[in-house]
Amino acid sequence: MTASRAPVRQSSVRAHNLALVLRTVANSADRPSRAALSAQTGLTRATVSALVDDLIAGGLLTEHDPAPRTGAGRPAAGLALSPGGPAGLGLEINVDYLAACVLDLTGEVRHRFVAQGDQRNLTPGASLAELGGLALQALEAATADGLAIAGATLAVPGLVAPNGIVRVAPNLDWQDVDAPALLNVLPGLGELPIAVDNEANLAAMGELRAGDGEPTFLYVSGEIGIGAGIVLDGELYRGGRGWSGEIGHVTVFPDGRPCRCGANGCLEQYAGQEAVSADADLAASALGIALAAVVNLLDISVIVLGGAYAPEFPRLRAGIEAELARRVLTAGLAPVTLRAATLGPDAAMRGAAGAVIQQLIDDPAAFLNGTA
Amino acid sequence: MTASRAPVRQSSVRAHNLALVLRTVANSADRPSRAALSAQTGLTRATVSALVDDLIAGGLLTEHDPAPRTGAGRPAAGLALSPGGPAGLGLEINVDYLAACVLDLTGEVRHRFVAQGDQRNLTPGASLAELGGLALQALEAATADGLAIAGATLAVPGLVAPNGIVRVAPNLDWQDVDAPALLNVLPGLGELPIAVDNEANLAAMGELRAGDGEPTFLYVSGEIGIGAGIVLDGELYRGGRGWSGEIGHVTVFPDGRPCRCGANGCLEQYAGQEAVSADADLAASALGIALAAVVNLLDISVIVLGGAYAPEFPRLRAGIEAELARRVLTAGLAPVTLRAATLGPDAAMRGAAGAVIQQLIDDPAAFLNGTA
DNA sequence: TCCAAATAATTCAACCAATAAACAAATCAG
DNA sequence: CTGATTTGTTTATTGGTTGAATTATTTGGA
Repeated sequence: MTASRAPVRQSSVRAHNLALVLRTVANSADRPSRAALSAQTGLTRATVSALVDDLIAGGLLTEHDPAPRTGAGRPAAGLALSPGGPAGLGLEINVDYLAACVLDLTGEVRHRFVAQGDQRNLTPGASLAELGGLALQALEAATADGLAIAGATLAVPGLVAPNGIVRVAPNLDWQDVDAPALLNVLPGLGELPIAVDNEANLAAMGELRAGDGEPTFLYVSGEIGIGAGIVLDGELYRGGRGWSGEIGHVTVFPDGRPCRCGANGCLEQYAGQEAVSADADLAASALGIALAAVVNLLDISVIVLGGAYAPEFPRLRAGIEAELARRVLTAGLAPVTLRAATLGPDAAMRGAAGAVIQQLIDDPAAFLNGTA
Repeated sequence: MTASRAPVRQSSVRAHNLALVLRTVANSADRPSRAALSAQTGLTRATVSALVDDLIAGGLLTEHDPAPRTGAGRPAAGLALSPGGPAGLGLEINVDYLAACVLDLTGEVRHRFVAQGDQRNLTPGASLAELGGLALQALEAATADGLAIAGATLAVPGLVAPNGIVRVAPNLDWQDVDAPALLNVLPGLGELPIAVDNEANLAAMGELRAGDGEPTFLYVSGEIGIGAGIVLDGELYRGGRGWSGEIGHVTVFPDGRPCRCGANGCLEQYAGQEAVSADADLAASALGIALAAVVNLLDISVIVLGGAYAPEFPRLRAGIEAELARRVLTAGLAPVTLRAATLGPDAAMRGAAGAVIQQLIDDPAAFLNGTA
């Protein structure tokens, strides 16, 4: 009945502490020493040393001899994520392009491939076969660098079930597509573990890594459809069935324009890509109304506008903020921050590759035991 | 940057497993044996025995000799939460009544005191002094039963800051009231640890314990104002500053009736207590529009209507469901369940007392170490 | 130049808690 | 009354953290 997310826990203490140390290194601006990690985590220096040894042996951390010096004493050995460690492959399929990229463990983009082209006239199999070509190129480029790809994540503009099946992708005209299976049958991709997630969700996680450190925000992706990724305390909120963030179909004008979903007055009809070009003021006002609802419900104080909204941000900002000021109950108590996304069209792809890396950082023990 | 909710963890393994065992007992319909707990948790029987010993010694569990017998073998000793263990005090202040109740560790209501009376003309101090009287009565009744009160929680119809200060309670005309401090100065209440939370949040948690086990739902409390408690996976979602769930000020008709918050067309103007009596169909439609937004955003599949909505439920249901069917994007993929709250007007008070108990169950080690 | 102070990292005995396996207790079936 | 069966406890072992002592490497001052 109550939150019982906790099977057992014997000596998986080590797994937890490995993750804690690795995460602390990943989130450090500088290259922390073992002693600094000990201070930050609260673990003893002895324990940190032992854990760091494991992480170095597993190829996740590297020691950098020249650490920034200050004062007397033995110089520290700076620790950082290993650029040669396991890497992540990000894949994206969208209405008018396909893309793939390789991120190394440090989050650096090592390779990037994009293929323009309308996908609406193609079958899922055909689109995915072409995307598989990009993926293979990326894999080869990565192995040429000596990078091992730990896994891949595919970003899709649609609803994705927990088992990875794309239930609906309206703008691609997909229905119940098992994308990982279709990719895995392609030559060279048979062994690759592939996860699938919603484009806005992954873009939100991409912005989280690229952003200013704010752990709770709403990412709104304005494409032909409008999706949103809800990031609460650094983690994506997916909802009971993984279908959260469908802000495009929040009602803005109850008796307004008919939407292709069957309802009237959905946000998408007033702030979709075409509507923004047609009437930016109306789009801003409609967005403001819908975003005010989000803030009132979830008490989220940071909103990031991405996709097609990012370049339009200067034209939209004032209109959105006016509605927020008027309609958010707590507007007087604390402000709502509005900003444009920083990653542009790469956000989803970057977030997809980042998801692979994030998983490694969140549970290094699984990786270490799986390989060692 | 990322979710790093994890300070350290040495041998707090025990704390975790104590909580795991206690929670497993609490969530069991029957009275599980040590062996059954071992099977359910994955811990060894030896470990479970050791943990159970601690919990019995601390007064949280009791052994019930006559366990339901089946088949051969040594008879099992049934374990259950101790009715004589630490109890929780629930307090509630609302526009037209004050209330207090005592819940024992098993969740049973042991005492209940309600004082009707309009609080709008009283100062916070005066209201809280009277509520303190109820609290004292409850404390005395509890001690007469041999119950020790572990703490209290106060339910308030307003925004509560994380430090327990009531920032705003519009319908009480409160602003920045430090309720625990005002209660603790009263004779006999000096030692009592008092937490404060929003009324809808606590009512939602009350419904969680009383409900059918569904761990993710939205509780909507229709009083003079409208609040909502968002329960995700058995835990309350509070938002960045604790101000989530203000569904009453979600915009339903952008150019509609002016609201006392300054905006136009807030849900509260169409589905507040008075509006429901005046026009139930309009209330249902407005509620449906706002709830559809919640479902689209959060992918919540269960909605519980409480407060004044509970008795009106039969009259509201069809209207709400019609809007949900029309406006929820995923309505065709999976249904949204709508039900009336079961606890009635006691939900918040019960939830408040339950919060004290829940804390004990979630972290028994803190209680055991604090007293032993 | 050399020694003391300072800081970083490692080594090692002790300890805490869970595990596994053997053992004791209590009942039923025949 | 005996054997099978299930519950619960006891005991030696193991994994992993801790704390103190030790080693390593630098700066600063006499």
